[in-house]
Amino acid sequence: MPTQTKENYLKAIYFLDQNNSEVTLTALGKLMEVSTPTVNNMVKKLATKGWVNYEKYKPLTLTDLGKKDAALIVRKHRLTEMFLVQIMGFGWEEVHEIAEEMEHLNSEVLFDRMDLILGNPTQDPHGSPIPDKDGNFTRKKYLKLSDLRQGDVAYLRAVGDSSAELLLLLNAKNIKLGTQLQVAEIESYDKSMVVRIENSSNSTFSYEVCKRLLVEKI
Amino acid sequence: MPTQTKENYLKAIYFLDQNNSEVTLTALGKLMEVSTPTVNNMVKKLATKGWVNYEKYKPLTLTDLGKKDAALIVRKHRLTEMFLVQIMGFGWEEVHEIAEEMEHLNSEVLFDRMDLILGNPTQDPHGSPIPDKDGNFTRKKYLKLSDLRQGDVAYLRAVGDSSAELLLLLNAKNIKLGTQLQVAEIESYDKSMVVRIENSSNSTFSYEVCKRLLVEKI
DNA sequence: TAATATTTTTCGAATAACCATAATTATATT
DNA sequence: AATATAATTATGGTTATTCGAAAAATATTA
Repeated sequence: MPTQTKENYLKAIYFLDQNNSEVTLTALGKLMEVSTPTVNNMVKKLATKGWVNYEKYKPLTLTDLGKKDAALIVRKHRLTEMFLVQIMGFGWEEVHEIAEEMEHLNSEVLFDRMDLILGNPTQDPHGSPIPDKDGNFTRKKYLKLSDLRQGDVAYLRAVGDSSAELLLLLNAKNIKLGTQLQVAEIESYDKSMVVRIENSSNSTFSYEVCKRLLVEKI
Repeated sequence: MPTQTKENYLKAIYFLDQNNSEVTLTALGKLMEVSTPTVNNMVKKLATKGWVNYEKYKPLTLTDLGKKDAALIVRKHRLTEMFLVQIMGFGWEEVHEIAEEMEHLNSEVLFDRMDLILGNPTQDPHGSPIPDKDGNFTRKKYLKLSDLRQGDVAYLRAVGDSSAELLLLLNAKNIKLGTQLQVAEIESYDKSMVVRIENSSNSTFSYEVCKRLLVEKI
């Protein structure tokens, strides 16, 4: 039985993995906000259930099953987000929390129906890919705004963090997916950037923010 | 913290109460499919949390809080059912199970939005009333088809059971809410009825079925 | 490589939700 | 009053989740 906690562990391992970071127990513990022994204990259980490959003192990996199941949870999450925005009229900053709850629902038909209604979307409202029913997806290679150079022009394609805080900040500047951004200036001291938005207004964003704006160069 | 099990107890007590049946521990146990000591134990907890009035050896009642909270769970359930049918295109026989899961979601905004999109519906797809945000609703007084006499004509207004089995049976006969039904014959032996549907075809229904067809006489 | 720091593991245990059986005690019925 | 029914208490079990302390392994660094 995949319980909610186990699903969250699975997701966490999955995300660390995607990040190319080694999946260590301490990293997992930090992410899940529990102690290392707790993680160790849980990981053993996940291993006996066939979700992770676990050998003492070695970094974790997901089994094929684990990868698939994690991807399917992410699928539920992102389909839900898309449905909430496209069909129910929520703002992109409101949906993460709701989806966090709904991703644990078991009714497959519900998510299948969302998928159908949305026309098999491949991206969620934050530009992240939606895995298909087999757990497969193609991650587009985007650049971080923070990696661009002065004068570069790009379009916002995804945000690396779907927290309400970041999204509200973008809302305030009228920035959405697809918005054109040009690096007007880079402050070398703190790597903050002055960004020209859609060829009209300029705004300054911290490095922390720019790192999370995933763009495609023109 | 209302856990899923506690919410289900609350709902069960609420339904027994609505049924005018005395809420005894054995009745509850039967409904919840657990032993009486288990119920007893749980009821004490519900009492300390302020949801039920519990005195030893006396039948249970819900407190005002209990009534409200139970009604709010029912609200979530029925709003969800309505949303699934009206907006997502599910059949009335498919939605009970999904709503059974979704009623335990905490995101209030989700249900508020459903309510808004649906235009504050007062009935679910099975004709049951949807409590408002304060937990209030008015239950329409319907008759059971099984209580009508030969020749009586009535419209189906609600079904007393939203199991897929019953609803599929009705689907097969093309019976929906609003369908006109006339009692053509009553078999005194087993109280089954021959029913004329929309002035065209006749079908026989068992007493068990007729009891669950809630109608309004013409 | 030896010393030190960091991670991981094991161990022992706690808590919270559930649930059950057996035996006792009330209450209801006849 | 005797009997049947229902509720209660007592006791105990499982599962899921978590922790801290101490030991063991691995990694780092001087």
